Amino acid sequence: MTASRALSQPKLVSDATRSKVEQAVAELGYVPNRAARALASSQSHVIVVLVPSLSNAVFTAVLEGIHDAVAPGQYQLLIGNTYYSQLEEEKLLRTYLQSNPDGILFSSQVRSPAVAKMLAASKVPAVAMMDLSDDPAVLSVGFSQYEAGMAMTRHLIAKGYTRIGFIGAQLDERTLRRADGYRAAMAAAGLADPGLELMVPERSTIALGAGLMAQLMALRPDCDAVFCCNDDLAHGAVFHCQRQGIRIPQDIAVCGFNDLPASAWMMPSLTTVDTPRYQIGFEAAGLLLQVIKGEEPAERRIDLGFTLRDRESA
Amino acid sequence: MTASRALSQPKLVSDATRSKVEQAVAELGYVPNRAARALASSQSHVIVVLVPSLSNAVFTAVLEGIHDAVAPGQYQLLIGNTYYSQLEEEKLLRTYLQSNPDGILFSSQVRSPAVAKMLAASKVPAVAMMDLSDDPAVLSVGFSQYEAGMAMTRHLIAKGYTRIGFIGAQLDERTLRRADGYRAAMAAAGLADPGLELMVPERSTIALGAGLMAQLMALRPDCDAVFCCNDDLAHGAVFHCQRQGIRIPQDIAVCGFNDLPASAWMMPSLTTVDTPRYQIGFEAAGLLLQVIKGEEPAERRIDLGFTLRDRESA
DNA sequence: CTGAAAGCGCTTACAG
DNA sequence: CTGAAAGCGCTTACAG
Repeated sequence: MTASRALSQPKLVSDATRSKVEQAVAELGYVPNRAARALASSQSHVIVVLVPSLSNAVFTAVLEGIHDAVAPGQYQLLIGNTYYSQLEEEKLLRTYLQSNPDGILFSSQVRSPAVAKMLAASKVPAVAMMDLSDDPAVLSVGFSQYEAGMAMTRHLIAKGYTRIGFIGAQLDERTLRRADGYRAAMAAAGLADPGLELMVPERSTIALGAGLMAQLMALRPDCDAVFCCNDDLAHGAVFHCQRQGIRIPQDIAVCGFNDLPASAWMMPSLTTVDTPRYQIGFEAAGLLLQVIKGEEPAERRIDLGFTLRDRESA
Repeated sequence: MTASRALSQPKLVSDATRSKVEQAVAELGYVPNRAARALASSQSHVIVVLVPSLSNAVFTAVLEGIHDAVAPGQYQLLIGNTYYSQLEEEKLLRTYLQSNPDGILFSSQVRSPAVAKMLAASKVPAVAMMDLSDDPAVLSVGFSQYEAGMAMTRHLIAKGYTRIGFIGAQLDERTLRRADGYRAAMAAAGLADPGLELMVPERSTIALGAGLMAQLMALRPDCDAVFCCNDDLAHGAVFHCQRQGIRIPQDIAVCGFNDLPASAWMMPSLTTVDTPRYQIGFEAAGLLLQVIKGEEPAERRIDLGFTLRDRESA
């Protein structure tokens, strides 16, 4: 009917009928049925977002950025939590593809064969967030995790630390890239020493950071600085030292990654890498929206950089 | 066709045809269309979740609980961020109602007239999370914010503190209920003193906690304890004192609310109220699922309680 | 500017 | 156990 038009393309309808329709809508409390609209128009106005965690403040900031970028466009966000599992990512993608999304936002660069296949078959545009992709076919928004890991390590080396440990958990692709950067910087300075690395697959928590710090210091009492792969671990490391009366940075330096809110306030304040996570979400959603509209993006790879925060702990 | 049945109710189809269908599905890479299914069956299998914040760890834990409770049932979650705004809540509800959800999970008890009207008109079952509802018509899962605020205040009074300040931010309904509990306990002990309350509408952050702590101590140097309405503010308060060389709890006691991960680890460790936020999400989703299935729930109001964590800071 | 018609891809009773 | 038919509530060209 004309009513449908009055609602979706008000310009094409005369003022008189439009107001009649609007009145009827108000009286009846009419609510359009999204499923019917999606089916008829074959446009879902759904954007799928896959994040590895909802408890990690990094990804909630990314979500807020996406939310803010997308709100004006009336897209509906379908948020999936992969729990850092590729298998879970596959399952979620399979489920969400049933909603015929207009686009997909991934938090990872690495795509399992199954995910790659589904993505190709569905022809839904996708953008990878967090790291920059080497593959020109993949749209990406983020910063180089590798460069950031290297920059922090160089910073510690420049300050005169020579036996710099690395504490890593979760071991997701971003952590591994940061570790690669750490190794490259250590090797370049002739300081490489695999015995200074402590990597475990458990989820990053403050408790784990405290435990790993204790472990590393027992294993390598000569260690003079520790690069924690994220701020949660670093906070745990700092709290552990405080409780043990170990002075930071005099006895040992500690630094983290991400610059969570507590890092600037704790004592000592934490040297860390500030990452543009909100901005990543915002820009990635913007890029995806562009592609959905059929526009050719100016850049297929948006580097948002990172900022080293040199504070008291190192 | 029979194919539809083979997929949705495999039991009603012979083994032979079922395997033929399955093979065809695999070959063609068939993906069912959710919009069509929703339209034909008038069942969306969508559950709407409205939370006031995605950056607050409390609500991400609630989301994880919901996620885990709902996963087996194949429901799709539509997560909306109200940013603590009733107007935003209304807009989100209006939008999400178009998806014809099977149920709705609110993070608030208070419902604006518009929300109440839409809810009644849509007849979609809803469950309120976080606090317990006084209205028997409303299903709720949580704990008494009022009782919890009172319990913490009584705890401080029992320890001998007499000039106990209250720092509150955001001023959402939960904070206000905790403040009510604080006031009731203070009044009951004959310690009521409105000048000890510092309430601001800004978002709770560590930075704000530090600032409010400084403000309160300047305003009321006689204050001997401070009850922060949440752990973020309390962390800021503790960090402020550390930087100023103010000893906790000797010079002033500090306590918080929620028991975030850092609270047990920081120095001094934070006295706070541990709240069952994951469990609230889990149970609320379970209750909603029951109602969706047409079952009569055993309880319309599930009290999950809270636990006082008595630690070093008070 | 407005209306009649067909169809989006499923599901649901209803016969066989 | 399987198939033919109608219909879910919209949108989209297509005539008027």
